Amino acid sequence: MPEAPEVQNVLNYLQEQLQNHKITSVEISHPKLSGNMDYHEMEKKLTNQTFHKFFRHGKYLVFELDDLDWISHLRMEGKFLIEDKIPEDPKINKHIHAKFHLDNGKWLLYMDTRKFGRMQVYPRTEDYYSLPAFDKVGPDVLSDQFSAKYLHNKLKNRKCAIKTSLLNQSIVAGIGNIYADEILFDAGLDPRSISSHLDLEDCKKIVDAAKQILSESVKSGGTTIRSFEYGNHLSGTYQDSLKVHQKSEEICSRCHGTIEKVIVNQRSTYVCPACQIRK
DNA sequence: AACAGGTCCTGAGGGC
DNA sequence: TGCCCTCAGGACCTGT
Repeated sequence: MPEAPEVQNVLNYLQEQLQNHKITSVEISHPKLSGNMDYHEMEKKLTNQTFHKFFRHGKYLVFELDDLDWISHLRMEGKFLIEDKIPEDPKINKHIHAKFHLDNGKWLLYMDTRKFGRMQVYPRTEDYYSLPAFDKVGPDVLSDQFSAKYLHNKLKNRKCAIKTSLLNQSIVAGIGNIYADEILFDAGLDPRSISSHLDLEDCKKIVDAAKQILSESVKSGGTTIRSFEYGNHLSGTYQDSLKVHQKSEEICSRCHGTIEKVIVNQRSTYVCPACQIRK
């Protein structure tokens, strides 16, 4: 469940470890991992490429190599590890779906228990955002393009719940289930509110809350719940700052109401109905 | 055994 | 009719 803050921390770690290093060999063992070409072709293309630049857009990682752009999405459980040796423990090993040997002798390993993650490789371009992988992906939540005016305009014809709109990556990229709940709590809006009912002022509250919460979370290393880890078993502490997510039946920190769990868009959603206004 | 969740895909329905 | 947009629901997976 990495969302933008977790992906940013993964990216920082990989940049620190991989920049200017070359991939000397590649072995992909899960054919579907490669999203836009045959996996053997992806192995060939990535071999002998050197890491130069590192970007994040929403929940996507972008690695700029010699003459390729390599895009990776971790989806639910994808992880990159850097190890001196390939782990022998079969419990870990069975979930390693790609191995990249590096020019410093280390291994970059891609692990993914649920096999939801995908990678794509394209000829390198000046502006990664023009790549097909980003055709249906909106502005990053921490970018200046994600403004109250922009959001208000995107919501004006939508009848779905506001939470559904915040999870829609073509509207804004980087928000997932945990932060959507936290953002709407901070903004004082019920996640079930109809998107088009929100005015510009509501949108400003959402945008401000989103930027503040996500940048705080980046600083604290992201949220670690369930199995999320990045790098070599590092983890974040933002789970200690969560105010509603996974807190059903607990007392609301703002109004002393009781936090409820409801279902929105088939996803668990946490809300304080006493102080989050439903529009 | 049901449930967890991010994204892709499909198909129904709306609006012009 | 045609076209594009919206949105709900299933599929993808495995561990707990």
